[in-house]
Amino acid sequence: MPEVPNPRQLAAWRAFLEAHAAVTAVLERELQERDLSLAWYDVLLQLSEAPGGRLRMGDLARSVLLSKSGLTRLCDRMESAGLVRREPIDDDARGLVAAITKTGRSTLRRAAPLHLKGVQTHFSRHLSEQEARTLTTALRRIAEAARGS
Amino acid sequence: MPEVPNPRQLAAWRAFLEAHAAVTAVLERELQERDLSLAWYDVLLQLSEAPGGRLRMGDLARSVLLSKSGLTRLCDRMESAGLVRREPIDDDARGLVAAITKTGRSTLRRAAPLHLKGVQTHFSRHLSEQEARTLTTALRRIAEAARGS
DNA sequence: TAAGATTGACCCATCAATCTTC
DNA sequence: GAAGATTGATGGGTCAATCTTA
Repeated sequence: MPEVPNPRQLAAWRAFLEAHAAVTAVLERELQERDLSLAWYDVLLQLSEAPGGRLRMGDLARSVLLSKSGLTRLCDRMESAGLVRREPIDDDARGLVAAITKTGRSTLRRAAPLHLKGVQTHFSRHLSEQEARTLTTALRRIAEAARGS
Repeated sequence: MPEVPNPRQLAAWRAFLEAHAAVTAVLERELQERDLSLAWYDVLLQLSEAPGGRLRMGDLARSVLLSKSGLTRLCDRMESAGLVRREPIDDDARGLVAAITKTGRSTLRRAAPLHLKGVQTHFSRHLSEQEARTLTTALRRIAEAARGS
């Protein structure tokens, strides 16, 4: 196993960084038209898919790829905006759940078509089915290994 | 052409986001041992590869995927650390170049083995040659399209 | 008037320390 | 003491406005 990446591998790494920067920038810009960011959208999405529309703060933090303190502050802002609500947990007074509100659900419903179209336009559209499969398996492998580090 | 991504395409998008978050987090952590961040490393790398070790501020900003103001502040910090130096341009008094210093070059030389090994360990190692090729072409296509938006 | 770069105001994320409950 | 979440301090990024020169 070589110690360092060869030029073709470095090209893949560079393309990965550039694609991420470019695509997330466009999607952020598009979501701003709905007064959302990618992070806010992601919180609403994860909550909407969770049973009861609720997730523990710590679990939600991991789902949306944020630190715990980062999620605390994000929830502060989203709670002020009326999109989520914090609730105590019955069997553990240390913990809290974030719950999506009615307003949160309708905000997500209104934003989803725009955002999904954005993902389609700026990402998926440029991938063949075969390429999408390759990306998924390869990038999952990478993410899992990196998380273990 | 469908309006929205299908589930397999959404899986690719999610894997893309998660891999980026996980890998950059590890690489940032590793570079901290050399008092560097990915952004600092990238600035040093781009400058070291440019003719004369110099790039105009605006060009450098684009190379390292930052806004112009973001690069101004990054250069402030790196100049304080002695890694780069701002210099006037002969034929355009509005412009400045960032130039890598001796210290900057030696810092990059010391950090490069660690960082390249990190890219190898946390990214390239998990890709077959074929997968790396697919990623490169597909992600370049995506990045170019998004930049045009 | 436009281009290149910087600045001010502001937003948002992280780490380490803290508070509460287990 | 450990776990869950928050807070204070801090670092680092963006946009819009500004300054200077072309």
